[in-house]
Amino acid sequence: MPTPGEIEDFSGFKAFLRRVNLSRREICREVYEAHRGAIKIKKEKTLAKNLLRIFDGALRISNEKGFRAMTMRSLSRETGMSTGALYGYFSGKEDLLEMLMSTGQRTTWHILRESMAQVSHPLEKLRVAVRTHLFLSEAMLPWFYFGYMEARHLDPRHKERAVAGELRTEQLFADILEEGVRMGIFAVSNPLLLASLIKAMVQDWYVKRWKYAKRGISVDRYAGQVIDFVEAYAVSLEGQMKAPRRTPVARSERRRK
Amino acid sequence: MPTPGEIEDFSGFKAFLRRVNLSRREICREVYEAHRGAIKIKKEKTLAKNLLRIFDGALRISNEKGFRAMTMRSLSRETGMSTGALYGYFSGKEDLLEMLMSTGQRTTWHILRESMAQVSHPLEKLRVAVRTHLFLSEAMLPWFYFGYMEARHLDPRHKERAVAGELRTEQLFADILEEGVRMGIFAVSNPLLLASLIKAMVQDWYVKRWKYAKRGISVDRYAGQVIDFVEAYAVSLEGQMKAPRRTPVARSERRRK
DNA sequence: ACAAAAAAACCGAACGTTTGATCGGTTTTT
DNA sequence: AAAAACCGATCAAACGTTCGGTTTTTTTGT
Repeated sequence: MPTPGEIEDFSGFKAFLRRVNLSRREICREVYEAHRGAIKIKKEKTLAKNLLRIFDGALRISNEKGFRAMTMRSLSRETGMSTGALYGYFSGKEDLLEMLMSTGQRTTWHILRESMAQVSHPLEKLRVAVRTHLFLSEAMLPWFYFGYMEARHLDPRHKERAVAGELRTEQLFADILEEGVRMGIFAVSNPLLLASLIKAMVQDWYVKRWKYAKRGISVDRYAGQVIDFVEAYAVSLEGQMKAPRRTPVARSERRRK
Repeated sequence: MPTPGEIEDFSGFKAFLRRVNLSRREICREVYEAHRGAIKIKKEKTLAKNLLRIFDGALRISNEKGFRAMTMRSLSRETGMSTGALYGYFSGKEDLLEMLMSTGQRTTWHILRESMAQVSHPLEKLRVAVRTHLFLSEAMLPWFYFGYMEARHLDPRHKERAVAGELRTEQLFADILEEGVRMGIFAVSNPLLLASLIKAMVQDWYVKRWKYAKRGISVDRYAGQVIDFVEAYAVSLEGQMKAPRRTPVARSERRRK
């Protein structure tokens, strides 16, 4: 709620949540579309109610003990449904794994592209890409953690798709950097390699979430740190001259004397 | 083999391998010391021969399918030993897990400290720490990958120790940065946070090893990139003046004109 | 040096559990 | 009353681990 004359902060995590409105119902719908054949439940209302409950339970158990350690009996206990009932919502454990895997990735790409469309300057693109990715992982932490940790347990067919998704978001970072280099804003010898490092740092946020929580590092702070870090390396002198202003505080003056 | 008058390159991966001489026999010995009670094999020669074979097999299967997916029967097939024979080398699957987990970490800390003792300047320390960590993970890739992926499946007691090890190497980076800040060489607002990011990049090397291999990125190149990246952000103006020369090529001149 | 005896290491069938998945019967919703 | 959803005992398969018997290696006795 910005007072008149004040500039609203569009870059914070809270603003992000307000903007994207991660409708759980919509997530459920997409999963249903993708696994129509495996789901025996007919009415969408019951599906939405229980499928999300199953997802929550499966993610909670899996992210603590690993997907393979989660038994149908433990999932039954966690969700309050019988083992038989569970099989109305997926055709088997493998199928459930695939549901949990693809959802995070699909949502990521969806929202990342959407956020990206609103900016054009490479420096702004870089900031938005890093922020959006981090905020998204924060909003859907269990999904991201699960996807990261369980990807290797997929069968080759689905694994290939997961890897492709990983490379695609990495390429998005690389494209931004390359465009910036062409425009003289960035000076980076190997954009793809730097993109890998950026992705590594972004992933660390949700893989080691417990660590940053214990230290009181907010996702806003983490995002700011990553962006400062990258820009200190990537932004050329020319880029520094005409760089868009940062919000809410400008980058430290350290480097300019 | 440097010709006279030429400076030998002590910083490359090959030089590292020559220097540390990762004796597999020694690794085996340390494991034996730590699990004396669980190992029924009496003669050290047979132990050394077969325990390493078991480790290799267990790491190969686990790193592909996950430790929990590795059955004693599959391990038996992989090693060519019977399931009964395997139990002469560990008291149970849990015990084997603990062996595989602790070895990588113990070796890391051992060699990291050793390498660190030979340098004093913070900038040099930073470079050595990053390089040593990366080179070590390259030399013991299966161990590092296993430790990273399976840490969460440990029982609370051992997990706590694994986490402590993770934080300790992170603190090592942080200490170097802090010392550099005190000496006016670095300018970093939050050394511990930057240390986390450095560790994230180092870990990405062995977690995503396949990716970098496919792109032809050598560990030397990766190390150089990480170091350049960190220094661009962390080194203060004052630090840049009196920075030790890089080997073999100096950092790009981009930033100074 | 060599065979007999003792020690060490190995084998794999077998056991008791636990697992993913099924299905006929029951309850709930439409 | 028909359709949808749920229940939980039950099954076959797969799991970690054990153990009595066998093979291999080392030590001992001469």
